[in-house]
Amino acid sequence: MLKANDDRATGNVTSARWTQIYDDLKAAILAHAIAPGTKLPEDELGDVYSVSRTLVRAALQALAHDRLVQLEPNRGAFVAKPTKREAREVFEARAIIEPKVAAMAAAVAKPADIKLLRKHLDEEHKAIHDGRQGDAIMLSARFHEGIAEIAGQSILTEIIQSLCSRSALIISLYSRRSDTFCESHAHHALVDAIAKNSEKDASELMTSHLVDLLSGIDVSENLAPPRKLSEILRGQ
Amino acid sequence: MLKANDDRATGNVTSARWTQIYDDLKAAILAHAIAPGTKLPEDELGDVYSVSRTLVRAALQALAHDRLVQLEPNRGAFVAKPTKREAREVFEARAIIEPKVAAMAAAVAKPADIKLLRKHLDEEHKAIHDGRQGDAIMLSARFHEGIAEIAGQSILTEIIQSLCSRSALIISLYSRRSDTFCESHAHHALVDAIAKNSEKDASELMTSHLVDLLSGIDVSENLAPPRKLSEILRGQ
DNA sequence: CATGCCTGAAATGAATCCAATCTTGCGTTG
DNA sequence: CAACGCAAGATTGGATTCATTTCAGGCATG
Repeated sequence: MLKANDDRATGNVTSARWTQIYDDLKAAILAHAIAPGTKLPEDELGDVYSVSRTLVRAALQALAHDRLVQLEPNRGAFVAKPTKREAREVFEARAIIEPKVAAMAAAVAKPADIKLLRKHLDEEHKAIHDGRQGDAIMLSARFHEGIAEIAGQSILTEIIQSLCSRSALIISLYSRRSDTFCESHAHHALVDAIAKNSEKDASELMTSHLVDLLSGIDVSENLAPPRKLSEILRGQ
Repeated sequence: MLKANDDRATGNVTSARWTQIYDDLKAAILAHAIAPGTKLPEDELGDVYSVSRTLVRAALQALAHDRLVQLEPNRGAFVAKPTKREAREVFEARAIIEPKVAAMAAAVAKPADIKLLRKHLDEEHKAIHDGRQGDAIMLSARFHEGIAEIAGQSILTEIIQSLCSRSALIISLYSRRSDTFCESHAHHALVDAIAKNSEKDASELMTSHLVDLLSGIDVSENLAPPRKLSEILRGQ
């Protein structure tokens, strides 16, 4: 019953040419193909995509708004390096938002929605199995977004999207285990709860899933001297 | 030649020249000085601020990311006109997030925080009393942001900031009463609860406050023929 | 008289150009 | 030999210029 999803049909036709560059860079960052802290020179990117710096700058500005890159005046753009505090806050925010959204999704989920989610899980599983960790991370984020979409909350979907993106960056920086991206079974249990329209289970499973995710990263404040002094003096 | 604006000295790395235009336009939009749907021509704004279209476009792109303006390809930028569905979703999102944040704030609030909040309420009260409705709306938003700041959640603060901005726009479109911006007594009660470190009260007061806000706007879907056909055929 | 096409003006999209700033490396000097 | 200073190169910040699209008005036509 998606009565003329005007949100995307009319409202957001954000088709500019820089979105291509934006999407490309975003995918590369989230898939850990570009390490945090890497400089992103405008000239170089312009060469890669055969466009002028104008479009590159537009894309970089958009990524900066998403906090995936950091713009330093007169110095250029760098892949963002979230601090541990930011890392903690991102997961705290998700812990506040996503369980409720999962409950909302469970309340209204239809068989077609469940089918879509399960199909999604398959792809995710395949990506993990094939060792395509970059794809796995992005598919995991997509899964969380999918739940918000089922809840019919496009604004919360956007917020969760943003938080998941930042989570991917955080994981690439602070992950302690190699399987930090969502384990399949947690996602499976979540889908089952949503399929049974059990709001309570969905909410609790999402909460514990997020706790689990957080436990996989090292968010302890590093009071001891980090590797490089230069990092400290430049404000990390 | 009035440069000498060292951003890194202040630690504010997000400062470029277009932020001036961004802040200005944002304030004007939130204060309802510019009506939703108004076109924002690049040339005109460039003249106003005596800069080239380059900087204007950067500011407009940032505002578009905040969903305060809508960019239409080859047509230009317009002050956003949130749909009723968006309006409802914004307040639903706030209802999910803000009560929890209020509880967190109540848990950690110190006397100094309370003092700041009360000082804030004074300004808000004065603005309402003086009939400066534009200022009142912005101060009301600032109040909600302040609570998130007390909670020590900078990321949630950003999210709430964004939602409050959109709320201001929504109120300017769909407000039914003239006092739709937060009534002072609701805010006062909230501060009292936070001052007493009562998480439960703070959470519940915030919830009812948001319900109250939502009740002040008309979010009923207009299934009946809206005034002008032209509106429908152009999408919304 | 209404409809459709066509042309010119105006605004946006994007590339190029100039200025300002930072970085790097060499040479000078104590 | 180390440290400071300075100049050349590289990179970003912003303005200008060219191309493309849309919009408005007028003219021709059915």
